Amino acid sequence: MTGDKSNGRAPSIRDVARLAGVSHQTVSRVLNDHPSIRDSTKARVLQVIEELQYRPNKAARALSRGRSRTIGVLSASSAEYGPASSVAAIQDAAREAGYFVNTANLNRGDPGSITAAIDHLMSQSVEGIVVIAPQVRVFNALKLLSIDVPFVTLQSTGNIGANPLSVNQIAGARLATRHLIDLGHRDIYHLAGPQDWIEAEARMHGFLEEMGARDVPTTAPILGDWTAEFGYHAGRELLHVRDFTAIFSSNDQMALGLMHAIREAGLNVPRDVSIVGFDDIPEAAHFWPPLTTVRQDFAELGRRCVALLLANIAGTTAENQGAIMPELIVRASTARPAF
Amino acid sequence: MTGDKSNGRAPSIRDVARLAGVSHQTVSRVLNDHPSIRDSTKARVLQVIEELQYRPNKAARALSRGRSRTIGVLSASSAEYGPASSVAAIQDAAREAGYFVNTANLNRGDPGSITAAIDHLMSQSVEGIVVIAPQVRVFNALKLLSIDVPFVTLQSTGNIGANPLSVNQIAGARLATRHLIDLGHRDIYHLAGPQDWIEAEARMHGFLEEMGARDVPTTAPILGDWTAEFGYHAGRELLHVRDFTAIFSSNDQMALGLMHAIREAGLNVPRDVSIVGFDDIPEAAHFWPPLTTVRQDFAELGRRCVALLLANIAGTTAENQGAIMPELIVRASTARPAF
DNA sequence: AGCACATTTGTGACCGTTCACACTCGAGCA
DNA sequence: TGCTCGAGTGTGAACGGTCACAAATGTGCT
Repeated sequence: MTGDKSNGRAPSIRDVARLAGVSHQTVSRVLNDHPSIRDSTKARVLQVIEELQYRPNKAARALSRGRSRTIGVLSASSAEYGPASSVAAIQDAAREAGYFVNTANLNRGDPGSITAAIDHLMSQSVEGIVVIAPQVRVFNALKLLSIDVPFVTLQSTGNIGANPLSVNQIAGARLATRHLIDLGHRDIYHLAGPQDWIEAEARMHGFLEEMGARDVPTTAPILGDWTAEFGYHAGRELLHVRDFTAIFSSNDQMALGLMHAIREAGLNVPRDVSIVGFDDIPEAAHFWPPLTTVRQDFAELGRRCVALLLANIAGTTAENQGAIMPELIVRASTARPAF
Repeated sequence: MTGDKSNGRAPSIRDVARLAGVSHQTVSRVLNDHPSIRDSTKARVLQVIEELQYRPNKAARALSRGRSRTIGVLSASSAEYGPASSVAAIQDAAREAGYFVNTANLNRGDPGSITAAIDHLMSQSVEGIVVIAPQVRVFNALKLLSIDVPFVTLQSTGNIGANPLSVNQIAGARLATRHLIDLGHRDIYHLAGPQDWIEAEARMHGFLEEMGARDVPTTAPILGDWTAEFGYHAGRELLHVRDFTAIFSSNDQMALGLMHAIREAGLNVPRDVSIVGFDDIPEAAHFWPPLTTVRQDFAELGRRCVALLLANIAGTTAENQGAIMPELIVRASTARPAF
C-alpha cells in the first residue's frame, strides 16, 4: 500500500527526492544538468524519475525562474499559405530550442483586436514576440503599449521596428519586374498588396525602383487585399482599358484571380498578357498556365526569425544573417509581348 | 524615491494590496470577480491595478490553481488551407473562452515526432488536446501514452477516438458523387487522400457508398497525398487509359493538379472530363475552370471543436451538436459527359 | 441590548520549482 | 597536523498567485 503513494497528485520533485534518498535540490540539479553531481547519484535519480513517470511542472518552473520559455506569434490571416508555413516553421524552430509558442491571430477589420492579441500574449508572459502581420498599426500598438519584450518581424523593409528580418522583398520584386522588362514588356501594371502591409509596400518599391532604373514609365499600382477574389475583380476592371501587356501581382493568389479574369475575357495568358506572381505557393506550378513567380523560403525565414528572437532574448547581439534572397521561378505565364 | 518602489520586478498582487490598503487576498478576489466585495473596495483596487499596470502572473496562477488554462493542438501539415484555418478558428475560440493554445506540428515522415509532439504538449500541462492530424497512428500514440487529458479530433468517421467531432465527410463525398452520377457519368474515378487519414477514408467511403447505392460499378480509388503535385502526376498516369469521364478528388489541390494534367494532354474540363474537388479553398473559385467542390466550414468546425473540448475538460457532457453538413458548390468543372 | 447570521476582509499555508547560501568531506600541501 | 579549496549535497526561503479558514464588520430581529 505504501509502494505507490499516489494521492492523486502528480509526483513532484520531492517525491522523486524521497524515493531516491536525496534532497529535492539534488533532483533539481539533475534536471538542469548541473555539472557537480556524482554520476552514481545522477543515475539513481534518473531511474526514480523514470519509475515515477515524473514530469517537471512547467508553471512552477516558470514561476521560480521568472521565465516562461514561451514566445508569442502575432499573426494576421494565418490561413494563407505564406503566414501559415512561417508559423509552422517558427513553431518547429522554437520547439527545437526548448521554447513554447503561443499564437494570437488578428481579426481582419477589428482594430481593437491588435491590443487584445498583444494583451493575450503578454498575459502568457511571453519572452518575445514574432510579428507576422507586418502592418504599420501593429507596430504602433506595440510601441504604444511600451512592450518590454523584444520583438521581431518576419518581413520588413528595415526601417521600422528594432529587429527587422527579411526576405529581400525589394530584390524579389525587382527580379520579377526585370524579367518582364527583359521580355520586352513596357506597359506593366503592378497589383500590390494592402498598403499597410510592409512587405506589400516593399514589393511595390522594388517594382517602382526597377521600372525607374530601366526608364520604363509606370502607372500607379493597384492596391489589393491579397485574395484571388480581388485579383479577379481588379482584372475585370483593368481589361476595360487594356493598355498593358503584363501585370506583376504582389502574390500568387491575386495572380490567379487576374488570370481568371483575363481568360474569361477571351484573352490568353501569356500571349496577350504576361503575369508574374509572388510567393510560389505549392499550387502555383499547377495553375493554368503554370505561374511564373518569385519564390520565398518561408520555412527558412521562420527558422531565422526564431534564432534572431532568441538571441535577442538572451541579450546576445545576433549576427543578422542578412536577407534571404528570393528566387525567380519562370514558368509559363510570361512571354514576349504579342505586339 | 519611495514613490515608485519598482525594484525591477513586475508588480505583484501584494504590491497592489499595499497601495490599495487591503490584503492581497482581497486583490485576488477582485481579480476573480468574487461576489462578496464591497463596490468601493473593488473600485479602489482596480484603480491601483490600472495605475501600476499590474498583470496577474500566469505561471503563479497556473501553479496554485493546478490548471494551465491551455489547450494543445496537434496538427500535421499546418500550412495547408484546411488545417490552417481550423487552427486559426481554434485559437480564436479558445482565446474567447480564456484559454491559451499551444500548437505542435508533426513532421511528415518522422514517426518519432508524434511522441515528441505529444510530449511537448504535455509538458505544457495542457488540459486537453485537439487533434487535427486525424491519422490512425496519432491515435495509437495517444492511447499508448495513456494520456490522461481529454482529446478531440476535428474530422472523423466516429468509430475511432472517444470524442469525434466532424464535418460529415461521408455525406459530403456522397454529395459530390451524386452530382456526377446525376449528370450522367458512369465511369468515375476517385482520387483519395492518404490512406491513414481518417477524413480521407471517410470521403472514400462516401464515394463508394453512393456509387453502390446507384449501382454504378467502381474502380479502386487512387491514394494520393493531398498535394497538387500528386494530382498532376496521377492525372498523367490516368490519361494513359482514359476510361473515365469524371474524377472526384478528395481535395481541391489534387483537383487542381488533375486539371493541369488533363489540359496539358489537350483535353478540356469539363467537356472531356468532369472534376469535383473537396474543401472549397478560397482559390477554387478562380481555378480554370472554376472548380465544382464541396464546401467545409473549417471555422465553424474549429469553434465547435473547442466548445466540445472545453466541455469535456469541465466534465460536462456536452451535447455534440451533430455533424456539420457540407455543401456542394457547383461551378464550371463539371458537365454532362460528352459522349 | 443581545444574539444569530450574512457579508466582507484578513491570515497563513501551500502549489512545485529554483536560488542563495551553508554545510560536509576528502584531497593537496606546508 | 592543520589549513585551504573545490566538489558534492542539503536547507530554507523565495516566486506570485489561490485556498481554507478565521476574524471583523454589518444587519435584522427579538
